Amino acid sequence: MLRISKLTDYGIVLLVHFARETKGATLNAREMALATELPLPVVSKMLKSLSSAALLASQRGSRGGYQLERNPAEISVAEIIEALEGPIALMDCVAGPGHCDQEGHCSLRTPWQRINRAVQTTLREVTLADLAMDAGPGSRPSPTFALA
Amino acid sequence: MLRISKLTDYGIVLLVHFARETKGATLNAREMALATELPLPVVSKMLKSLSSAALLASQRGSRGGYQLERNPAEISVAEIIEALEGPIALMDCVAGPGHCDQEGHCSLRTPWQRINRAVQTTLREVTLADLAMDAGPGSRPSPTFALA
DNA sequence: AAGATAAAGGACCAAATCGGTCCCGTAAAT
DNA sequence: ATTTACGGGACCGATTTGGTCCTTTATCTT
Repeated sequence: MLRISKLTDYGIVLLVHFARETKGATLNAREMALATELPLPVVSKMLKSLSSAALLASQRGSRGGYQLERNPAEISVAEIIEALEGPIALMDCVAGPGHCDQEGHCSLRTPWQRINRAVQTTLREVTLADLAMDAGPGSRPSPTFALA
Repeated sequence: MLRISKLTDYGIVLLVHFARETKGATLNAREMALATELPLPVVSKMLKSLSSAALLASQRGSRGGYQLERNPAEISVAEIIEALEGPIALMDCVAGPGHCDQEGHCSLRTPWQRINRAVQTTLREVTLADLAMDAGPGSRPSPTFALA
């Protein structure tokens, strides 16, 4: 359906929350669930994913939790999506060899790749910082982001 | 997974085949299945969809079949995707009201809409004609298309 | 050292979606 | 009439998604 999954969306919401906190703040799953009003098990699951994708750093044990691994301005939406649901490939055939039955006689691959790259570029130009800034009526995000 | 569905992909393959035929040619489901090496039931199904989406014109009865309703250069990839799988909405919340639980207190909607619009624009700028031209090494598609 | 806290890593399951087939009705040509 | 082909479905198995839960491991506090 050409959508990112709901879980990925949750993941981004979580990251945005981190980006809005005072830099380097450590928050645990329970706190995040509270803040985002998302069910704890889901939050927990996604934080784990984000952590193993190295977008969040984790600290175990009492007083443990998660914090952003990098600066919000250096984390693109593309990267988040890729971390949570694999390579961005609008159609099977650009996901790599062996995905498309028609691989031999298909002349659409090159154009597909171009389209895919264009979408990737769009997603790569929007950062977590862009998402985190409160989008009030007068706010102006980064230039590339504003072009749409 | 951020993919168009396989069925949609098939639909585009079919349209591209029409675009490559001599203008206005009428082809029936059997012929299309043969030409694309796709299973007949699938081809049949997709042709029906494309027809009810007014991308193809249909002719019933013996000697019937389908033909392109419009010029390939006037049919965008975005339009095809929208016809086959509904509005392009990368995330639920931009698909319309009532889709997102967080609707009230979600500050991500505006940025999402921008991102979504950017992707839409990309997809709207590539036409069936772009896809239909044989993408040999030296070929040069339309400017916007080439930028990726 | 003991206990509490919190992440890591899975297993697991229901529900939705996807990919694909098939059937029956209707329209048009011969 | 008969044949051809589209129209509109129903239908079904397989996969993916969304979400919960449990056990293990690591770390902090006392």
